[in-house]
Amino acid sequence: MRTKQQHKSTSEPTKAELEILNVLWEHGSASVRFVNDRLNESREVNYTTTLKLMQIMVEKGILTRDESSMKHTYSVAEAEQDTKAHLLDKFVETLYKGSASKLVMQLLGNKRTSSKDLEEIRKMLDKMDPKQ
Amino acid sequence: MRTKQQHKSTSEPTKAELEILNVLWEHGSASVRFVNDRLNESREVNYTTTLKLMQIMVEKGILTRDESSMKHTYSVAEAEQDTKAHLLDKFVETLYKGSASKLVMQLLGNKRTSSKDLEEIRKMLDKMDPKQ
DNA sequence: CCAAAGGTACGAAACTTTTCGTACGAACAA
DNA sequence: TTGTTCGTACGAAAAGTTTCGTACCTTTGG
Repeated sequence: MRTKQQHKSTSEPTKAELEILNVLWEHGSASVRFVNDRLNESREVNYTTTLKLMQIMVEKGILTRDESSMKHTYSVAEAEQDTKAHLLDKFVETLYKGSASKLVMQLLGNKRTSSKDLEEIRKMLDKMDPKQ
Repeated sequence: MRTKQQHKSTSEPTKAELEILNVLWEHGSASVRFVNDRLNESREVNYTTTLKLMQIMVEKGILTRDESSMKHTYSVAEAEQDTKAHLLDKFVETLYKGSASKLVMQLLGNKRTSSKDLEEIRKMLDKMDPKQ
């Protein structure tokens, strides 16, 4: 018996996979047709390309598939927040040696971070635990 | 005459390129030997692999090279903070639809974010402008 | 029944990124 | 002088990712 590869938790989703995840995170379970249509709103992608990608993602354990009807329905296997937490963690590790405050510092200096965002961040902190 | 490709500002550094950038950011200008030795502290990489990569990075405009002595010296072309700002921006865009506060929210919920980090973040915010 | 529309499966091409072998020149010690 | 060490250059293999063509099945409308 051939030993199945582990894939899953170790490997990051690729760029194209992330695009698909974003559609599924936003919409929940969906067919290939639906995902493909969404992708085509921003760039041209062939239907079979999206299909193949989603099939690969099932193999990797990133997605699950309901095959009960002919039109398969795909869902994300891991909770959105878990995946994002993992990606964020790796990002902080790679770019800021694991220091979250360094990242936030960068964010605050970033011109594209709106003052509305800044205010929200402040509110969140105040809400969390005003003392400590 | 063949038109040269644009590379540079548009494209993100690849994973391997980022590893090299991290060494150069930390140490400043360095030889291939130095960078390769650093990389080999965490994983096995052949010298010529690192050399080739750094040569490609020069072609792309990510690094510059001082060839005055036989042992070439490489430096990062763009300021560290500019590159990181760019990468962060794209990360926020991809994962949080551009909302910096959403990212920070995630960060605060992340178990690996230490309370020391949290405190520093709060201090930074207070320092920035306590009113607004 | 038949054709058109729409679905899955999947191998392989195309592209990108990473790795390495090999060639060859400089420096230097014996 | 000669050979060993350390450097660059670079083509091409290997590995990873993305794209697509083609085959083939099912559903549906005429």
